[in-house]
Amino acid sequence: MKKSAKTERIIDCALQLLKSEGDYGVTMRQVAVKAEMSLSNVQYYFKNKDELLKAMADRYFQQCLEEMKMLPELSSHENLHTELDTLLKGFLCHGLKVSEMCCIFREYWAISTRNSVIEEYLRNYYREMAQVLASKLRSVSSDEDALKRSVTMIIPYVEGYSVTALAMPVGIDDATEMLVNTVKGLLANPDNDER
Amino acid sequence: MKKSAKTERIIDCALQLLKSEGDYGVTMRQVAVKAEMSLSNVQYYFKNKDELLKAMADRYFQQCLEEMKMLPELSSHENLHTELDTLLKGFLCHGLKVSEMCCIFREYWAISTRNSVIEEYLRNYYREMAQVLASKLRSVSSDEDALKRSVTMIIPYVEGYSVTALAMPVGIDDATEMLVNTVKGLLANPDNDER
DNA sequence: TGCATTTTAGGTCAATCGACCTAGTTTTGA
DNA sequence: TCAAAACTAGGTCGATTGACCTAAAATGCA
Repeated sequence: MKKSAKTERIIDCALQLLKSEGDYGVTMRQVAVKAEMSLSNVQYYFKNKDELLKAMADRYFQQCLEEMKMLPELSSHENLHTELDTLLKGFLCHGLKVSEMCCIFREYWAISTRNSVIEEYLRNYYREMAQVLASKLRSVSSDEDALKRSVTMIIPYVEGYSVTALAMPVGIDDATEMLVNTVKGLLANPDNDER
Repeated sequence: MKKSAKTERIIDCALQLLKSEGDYGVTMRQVAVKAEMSLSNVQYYFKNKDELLKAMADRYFQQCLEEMKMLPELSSHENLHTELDTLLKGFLCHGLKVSEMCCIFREYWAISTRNSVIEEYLRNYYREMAQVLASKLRSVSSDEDALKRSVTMIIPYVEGYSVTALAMPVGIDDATEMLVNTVKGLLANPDNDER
């Protein structure tokens, strides 16, 4: 087995542990058990726990961005409502189901308050995410400022929804509708100061 | 020193540790050191670590709700924009500064994915928060549905903003303005399906 | 006063952790 | 072909953890 394949397996198992047990649940020994190799073997590929933690975050955020990039761009204005609805409901669904992705992000949110390296990874992730999302919306936006406002509306809402969804008095369909209408307004209205 | 005062001191110290070290950083021994008492003493008041964890969450969420309840109700329509702006900017500021409160909530978000008791505490907290926030807005709302939609817009956004604020392309003033306008629209418009 | 309850202190225990060490085994490449 | 590099396995180390246990001290109360 190639080196790269083994490090991948280690990282995969470590991420699984991160999801189910939290960051202190990611011990070199548990990773070794899950990856079916000896402790020393894990320690050979990652001589520190810190190094493993960094590699995990590196790969995970990368992977999430790749997924994001694969989403289709919004084509144009005729079906704007429907396309926005599909896109945003897809985002919000993660939160309602408390998907695997949500669990891991919750861990990183917590870790980032006490680990500046992870904090930076996370900030850069959201920065890139903002750019990727903007690229998806650019064709249906009136100008760049409207685009910036739109992503600044969508991303925090989606992330917050993932931790509050089950307690909100309005269901996901109506919540999506609200968000869609809000974003439509932001995209259309280059000057947002009245209303 | 009274029993109640000591348990309070223990919980306080434990919450401090939770904020700075994460949940696995809250060890009975560290709590004892921080509270300046013996390990056995801490274990006398909380015979389990689980019991301590529960007591911490109980008190913390309670405390946050109390703070929320002390906020003023929005008076009425003449200064609606200004009052909403003040209220919402106050919420968003927590996230921009990554306040102590944010740090502790991040920990609980993570813990709740692997601890069903905490998960329930958290869900109930947001449910109550939704009700409290609704009571603050009731006097400026057209009907109950508009109220529900408003809190379902505000709470997720505020929570999500606390983890994404530093990476968003739009500053807090403009973000607040966006949110204020959106909420104003929701509050005014009993029928939200067009736009 | 004296006794029961509450509170405090100190110690032990097995389990687990990250880090390190050494010695084999396999693979690579000149 | 054969030495160097890459890889694997097993073991040890001090430190820390939650959970117990016992007994002394302080407190409340009859």
